[in-house]
Amino acid sequence: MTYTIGEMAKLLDVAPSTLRYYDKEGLLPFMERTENGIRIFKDSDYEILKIIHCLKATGMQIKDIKEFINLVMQGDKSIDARLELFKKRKAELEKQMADLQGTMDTVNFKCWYYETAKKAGTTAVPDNMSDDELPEDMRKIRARLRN
Amino acid sequence: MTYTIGEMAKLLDVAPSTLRYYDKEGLLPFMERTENGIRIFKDSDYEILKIIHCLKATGMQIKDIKEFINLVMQGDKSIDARLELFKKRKAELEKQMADLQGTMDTVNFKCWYYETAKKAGTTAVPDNMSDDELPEDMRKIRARLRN
DNA sequence: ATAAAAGTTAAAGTTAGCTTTAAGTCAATA
DNA sequence: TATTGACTTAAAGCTAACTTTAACTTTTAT
Repeated sequence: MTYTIGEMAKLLDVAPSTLRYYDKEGLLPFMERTENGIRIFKDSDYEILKIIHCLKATGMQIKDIKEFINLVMQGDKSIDARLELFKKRKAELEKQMADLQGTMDTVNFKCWYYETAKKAGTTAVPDNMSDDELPEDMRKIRARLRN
Repeated sequence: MTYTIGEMAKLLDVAPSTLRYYDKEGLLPFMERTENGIRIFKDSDYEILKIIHCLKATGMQIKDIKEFINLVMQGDKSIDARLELFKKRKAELEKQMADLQGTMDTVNFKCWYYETAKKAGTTAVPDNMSDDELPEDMRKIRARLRN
């Protein structure tokens, strides 16, 4: 199967201009064109664009994704480098997930805080609770927020 | 305890210019100053800056964080609105964590893919594996990437 | 056959969230 | 007392990742 830029953009839920931008930035060096210069997208292009999307979601920048694409273009001799790259992305993702969990802890604390304030009619109540008055799992979080 | 902008910036691990920028954007309407115009940061400011950082980490924009600060300045009458705001941030975070897990699934697939390619010396091996040759937990992920 | 829809490029514009610069004031140390 | 370092403001500058615009060509549908 082949697709025009508009069709591929729809499949990926991005704007056609985004795909042109990626091409201009060197992310799509394998792109084929018709005799009249119109881009022809293939199923293999869909797959690599999904991977580009994934790498972006790990926090990688376009210029670094371009380096990955360069590795892909080198074929089998860059397998090791590509494996190492994905291992690094995995480590980076694990850090992001831990950070997000820390943020979730704070948000959960604030939900408890405002629920308690709501019942009491004033934030003074949760504000003035001593450490042993608050739920076990809120103590460390409040301590971290106050430092 | 009180702090200068430089001391507070160090505590929060941000640049002093960042705190000035937040102030200019209306995130710190409670800021006090010396007679000579120098900002005086208090422990309560540290706490609210931690919350600002948390809200940013949930993906909230500066102008929306400013609205939250406006609610805080209104006192107890905005408790409900603030509770709802944090509940929304929690829902948003849950979506982000699910998305991140999806990204992690793809990265894990690619780690498996390149480990398999490395052992074989060529990506042709994982590329040509039939569905029942790949590990159980890789099947759905590859299907999603190929669509 | 013609009009509309979709493709093309290069270049300029947008946005968020800072950071830097320039010009100046204030506080602390040698 | 003088110099250093930290504070102040307003305004300009920066960066990433697109998006928009303008001018044009190609493809598709009636």
